[in-house]
Amino acid sequence: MAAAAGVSATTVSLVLNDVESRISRETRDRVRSAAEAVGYAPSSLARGLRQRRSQTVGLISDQIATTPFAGRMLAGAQDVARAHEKLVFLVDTGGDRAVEQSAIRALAAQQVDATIYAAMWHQIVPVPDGLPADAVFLDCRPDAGGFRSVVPDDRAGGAAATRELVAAGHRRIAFIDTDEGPTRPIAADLRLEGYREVLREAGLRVDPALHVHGETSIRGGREAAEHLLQLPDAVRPTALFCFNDRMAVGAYAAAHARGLRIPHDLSIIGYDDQQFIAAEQEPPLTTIALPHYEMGKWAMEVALGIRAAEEQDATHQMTCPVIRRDSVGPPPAHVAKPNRRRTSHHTERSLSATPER
Amino acid sequence: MAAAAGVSATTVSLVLNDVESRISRETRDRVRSAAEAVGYAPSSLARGLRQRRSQTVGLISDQIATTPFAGRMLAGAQDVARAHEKLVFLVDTGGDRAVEQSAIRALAAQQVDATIYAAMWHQIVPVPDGLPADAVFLDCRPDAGGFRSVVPDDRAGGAAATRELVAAGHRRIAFIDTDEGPTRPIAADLRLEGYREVLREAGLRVDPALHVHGETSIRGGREAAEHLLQLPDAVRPTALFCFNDRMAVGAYAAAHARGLRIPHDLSIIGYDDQQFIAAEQEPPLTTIALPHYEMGKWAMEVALGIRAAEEQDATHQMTCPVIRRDSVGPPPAHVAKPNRRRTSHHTERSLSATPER
DNA sequence: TTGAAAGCGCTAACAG
DNA sequence: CTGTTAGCGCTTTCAA
Repeated sequence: MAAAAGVSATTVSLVLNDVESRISRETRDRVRSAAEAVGYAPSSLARGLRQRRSQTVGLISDQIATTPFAGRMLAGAQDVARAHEKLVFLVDTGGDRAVEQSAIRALAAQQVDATIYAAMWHQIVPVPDGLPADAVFLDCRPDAGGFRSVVPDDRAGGAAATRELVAAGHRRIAFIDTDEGPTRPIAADLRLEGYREVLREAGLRVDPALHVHGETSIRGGREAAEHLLQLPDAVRPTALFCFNDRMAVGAYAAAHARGLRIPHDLSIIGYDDQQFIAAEQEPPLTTIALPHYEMGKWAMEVALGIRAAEEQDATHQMTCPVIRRDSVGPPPAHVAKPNRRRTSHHTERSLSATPER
Repeated sequence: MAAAAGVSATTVSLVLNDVESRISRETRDRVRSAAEAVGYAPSSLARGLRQRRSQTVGLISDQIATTPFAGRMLAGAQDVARAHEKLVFLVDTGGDRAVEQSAIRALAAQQVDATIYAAMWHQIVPVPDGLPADAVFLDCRPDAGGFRSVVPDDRAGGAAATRELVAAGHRRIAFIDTDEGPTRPIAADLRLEGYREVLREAGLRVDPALHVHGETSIRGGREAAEHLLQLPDAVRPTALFCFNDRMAVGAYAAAHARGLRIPHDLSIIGYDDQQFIAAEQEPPLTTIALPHYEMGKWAMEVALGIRAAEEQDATHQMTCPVIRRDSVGPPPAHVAKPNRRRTSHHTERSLSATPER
């Protein structure tokens, strides 16, 4: 290439990197057009070797690529990487620790300038051996200190969801939680906290009967909701806060099966704002969005040193916005009235069940 | 490092790369343990520079990371890359041609050993300028010849779906297609072809009244299905083949709204086997799976030269397997009977509509 | 069985 | 304003 333009390699380098304008205008043009002609592009490898930084960043994830949920984190990370002319290595470990280890090694050998360690859902993860000290944790928190990390603010999200319902006038608000168990997501506890907090704030009783569990699926949501909807009038909830959108979809089914209209007879709010699901329900589901794109962006910005994390050892909580659609409304008028015994003269539709499934 | 082990760099290289066993056993051990102790890992950059291949592959996609559908293609590609000690650069262009261009350049500068160009859904794409001639197209076909590519065999998939219904005894099988329009996916035409082919094969009439269109969403599927279900008895379909699972979910809603049970009164088959959706319906949806993981695997294998594409210029059609769940059954007994006029004494439930939405 | 020398393609420091 | 020199960390002859 240097030859093609009839100049030294140094000059080519200087021109192509816009190092000051110490090079004469005509030389610059000559180099530029020669490069164009030859289709020359400097080798990032050689440059990386020389400059000791590769302009690449490694992104290790447990399952992002495998699962349809958190892809937008990648998009967020990519977008800022691209804006800064960085290329990203993606390694999906499938949750396998051995794979993770070799990924860390391989990335180090590639001299990546930064490392992001991402999880598919909000969780606490053990810090893998050999992970660079400046790695950023995305959608997870390391079990050891000293790292930057970003996670959704699930407590505030749970609070926001509940507040949405309280603001609409509901006083009997149920929380359809995921199963207990060793795999219980940390997000569930956080959302539950937010839920309770707002209830108390609003002077409402935290009724254990309104906190039910189900498997994290459409069916789980339906079963839990069915249980709640057959409660006696006096305690039956008028609004359901579901752990996620899939469970909310199940709650829709339970409501429909009882002839309950949403939001007229029952309000429902979900969590996740799952693409192609939440917005497509009838009526479209009001829900809390997980800020995946924003978290991905934040992580990459911090990793590249474009944005400083507040503190070295703090986990950044990112707001989960309320997505208002049409599944939340005021409670049915009659429920505001004082207790009525379950004497069987209910609202016109509350028990007109319809066969389903 | 060479120093740490008290040998030359050459020896270190030889040992760590298992080049013959010309090195004495004890020297090897010494080098290995010194490397371990120092935490030494050879620089892939330097090695790449020297060997003129970087052990990396570039994967350019329009939207894989943004959308929840095709992530498993990444997983498939990753898995084979990892098995061959390759790292993959992922660039999600968001469909922006300019970004795509710079990605191609950046990848070339990184000396990637192979390039994969992936789309989020089966389509014909223009070949981007500067794309290496040995690039492999994943889930799309280039509009110019000379490239290897892999796509799902949507025609066969459409045929398989229809055959599933025919085999169950259905004779009036509708196809709920996506909207027409400039964005009409190529897959739609292919699946339609397969549908018609099997109908003819089975000696069934291809009734245009049973080919309806809707927007590609739950709502679109519901509306199209509603239309079909209110057709007069004589022509009303007993089975619905839906363009995708989301539309099938809409069809479920339409069926339930009319009090029809699936598959007892109506059989439904979808397409995509969308994760966390298809299997969670009630009853679980029988559908055709898109072989995303397999296609990703194939593309990477071909790109790395591990597997030879049949012909240089052929597009590989990958089978879409039938996922049998519970939404397909035999048609209701009465429909086999000769024509009955819409004299209004229908089956016990066929018109007992139930309020919905 | 091992080491010395050369060079992959670039850029940083220094001359000119 | 431009070229020379050196060297990033490795692998590959070639020699010892």
